[in-house]
Amino acid sequence: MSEATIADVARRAGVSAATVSRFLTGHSVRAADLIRAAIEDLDYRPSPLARSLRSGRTRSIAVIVPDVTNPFFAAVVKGAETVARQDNYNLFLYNTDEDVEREVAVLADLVGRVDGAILAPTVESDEAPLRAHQAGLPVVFLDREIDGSPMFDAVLVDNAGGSRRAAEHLLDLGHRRIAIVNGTPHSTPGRQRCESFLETLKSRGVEPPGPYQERGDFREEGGYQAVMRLLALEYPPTAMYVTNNLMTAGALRALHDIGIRVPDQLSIVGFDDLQLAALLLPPLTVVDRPMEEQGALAMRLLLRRLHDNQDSVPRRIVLETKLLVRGSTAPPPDARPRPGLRAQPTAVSFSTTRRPSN
Amino acid sequence: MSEATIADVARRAGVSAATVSRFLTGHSVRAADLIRAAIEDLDYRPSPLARSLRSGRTRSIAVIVPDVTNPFFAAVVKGAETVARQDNYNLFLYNTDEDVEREVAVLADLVGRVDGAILAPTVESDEAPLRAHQAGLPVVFLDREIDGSPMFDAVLVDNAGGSRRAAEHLLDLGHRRIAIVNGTPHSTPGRQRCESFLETLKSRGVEPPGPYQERGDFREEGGYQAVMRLLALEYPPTAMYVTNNLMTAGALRALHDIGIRVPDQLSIVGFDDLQLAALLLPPLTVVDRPMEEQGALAMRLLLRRLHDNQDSVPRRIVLETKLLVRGSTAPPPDARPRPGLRAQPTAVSFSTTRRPSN
DNA sequence: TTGAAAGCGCTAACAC
DNA sequence: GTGTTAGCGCTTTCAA
Repeated sequence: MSEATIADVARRAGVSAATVSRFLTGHSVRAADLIRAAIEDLDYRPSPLARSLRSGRTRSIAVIVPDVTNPFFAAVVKGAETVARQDNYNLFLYNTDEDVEREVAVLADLVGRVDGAILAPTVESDEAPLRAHQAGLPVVFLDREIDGSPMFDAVLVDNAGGSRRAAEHLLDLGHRRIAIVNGTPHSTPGRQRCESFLETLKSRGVEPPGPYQERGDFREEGGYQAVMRLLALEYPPTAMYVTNNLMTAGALRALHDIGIRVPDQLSIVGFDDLQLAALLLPPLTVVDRPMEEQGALAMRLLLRRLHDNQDSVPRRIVLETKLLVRGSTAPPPDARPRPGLRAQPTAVSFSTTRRPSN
Repeated sequence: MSEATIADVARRAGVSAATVSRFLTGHSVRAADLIRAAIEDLDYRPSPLARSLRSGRTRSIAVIVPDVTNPFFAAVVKGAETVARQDNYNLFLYNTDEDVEREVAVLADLVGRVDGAILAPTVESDEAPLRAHQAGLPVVFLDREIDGSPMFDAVLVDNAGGSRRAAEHLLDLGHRRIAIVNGTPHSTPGRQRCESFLETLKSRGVEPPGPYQERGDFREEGGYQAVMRLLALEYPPTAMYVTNNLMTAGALRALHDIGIRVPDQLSIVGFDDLQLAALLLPPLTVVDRPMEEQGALAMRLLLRRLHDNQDSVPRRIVLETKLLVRGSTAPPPDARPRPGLRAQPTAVSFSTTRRPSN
């Protein structure tokens, strides 16, 4: 069952390989019918490898994300795949596990293997995308950027707006002791979500002390630990903003383990919706955004760049976010926001396990 | 910035291209140091395309799943990717959306593009994998099989055991009016989970009537609709088994919308854990299994087959499942299991929207 | 329009 | 161990 080659088809159709090749690439050919028949008979399929070697184009795209297991990135990948398939592109998937080394290695290995890449870079100081770009590999940034990257296409979200609305929501409810559980500040979303949230608080006269500003790692365990630390403070916050979905899951687990009642004792706002977020009791208030669409747009941008030979001006698309107010946010339990009066205990254990948080 | 070729390296090192090639493939060569230096200087990277064309091996594997957005498949993909990367393999990802046409197209297109494929086939009657196999493409089945596929490697789970334990759990709690919300019966898990569950019930003298046996589609909406129909019955079940995670999410949404209290009014067991399942109120009782491991094992099987030239005997791995009893299951509300007495109303609305279920 | 010929970058025989 | 030669299967000049 060895594969038929273009030469076999040519022979059978009584033409040259070149003619078959022209037929395949859409040029008009006299012996079209014979060739079609020969292809059919031989079940001929052009070798994508040979084609790519010759043409220099692979018709494949790499999508590089920290973790497909994160529902956000899963959605992104799905959106990207759907668009790619419409244009007959194939999709390579790489997980970096938020590991810069890994990302550098992947990117370096990609040149010559794909026509372009969609990348959610691990840190903003990353230089690998620049090298890839210089090596002629078009890169579209997804959700995150790197420093000084005006020459790259990017599909981002309005982290600032979403975080501002989250902050305003909590302030409007009357919270003053508001904490933020942030991911790594070296990434675009980590930085933007934090900055905007804190600024909004500040503009309303609320400045969370250091221990209220947790730096996690965008992972579930980070969210869990951060919440544990926050609730061990002498004056724990009455509200918190958790800046990504995985950490939110961890935070909820921590609250559940300690036995904190949401929102009676503590209000919580997450970033990115989760599968069952609306079914939790209380349903979770989150900053939401179009996830599959973000992946789809990134792929569209990339394909556009591949097809428009002229190196068109880089495009940055910023998607809107939306605050979904559900049940996990409510006014604070205590009308006396100033620590000075003893905060009423909100759980059995946490005030005894006081721990400083750097 | 055009890429250096093997000829450039050879020239610079003062040897022939063949020698450089030998060096690259690990053979011992006299001029190793010079070649290494030349490669370094020129930042030479062998073209994977040319290499593949010549050698016939691509060092890439296709993973074909219905939907990466399903947490189970996301985990599978992650497991597979992790193993692939250890062996320097690249991973193509394809979503089929449970569409057989799409699956056939993908599989046909794969020959010559990858060294092997991991596939979760859409239906058991699928013939495409056989054709791929005949065309020389090694295929490993994941989670699902096709009819008469003894020549394929496969990594499955003990659907029967898990479903049996789910059934026994509900029976032991005293339930008699037990429903099953199943996915498509044309897939291995759909069939096995259903058969085993029903058999177990039967062996204990419980035979759910037709309307208690819902056939969904393994999607969230299917679960939602199925539950809506079940609860519109004159004698709704007191317990239900939902055979996959997406449908379980839909089922929970339906219960939430109608206002059914779990487990007081209705017990529910799902298949596959979900991100927040343990945090729901009540936390969800599910049949769990190792998800990433399933993907990792599939990749290992495939790589083993690629490297063992001898066509080793096909391997079927069946992973164990585990019933995680959490809070969504409890004894039935009513000690009178026999319909005959009017079932007590369990929600405001559902008894008025009675709808026959085929 | 078409065929002949060259070559994409690499590896695998084959002699030495 | 090494160089020479011959392709892997295709596309793209170049003449006709």
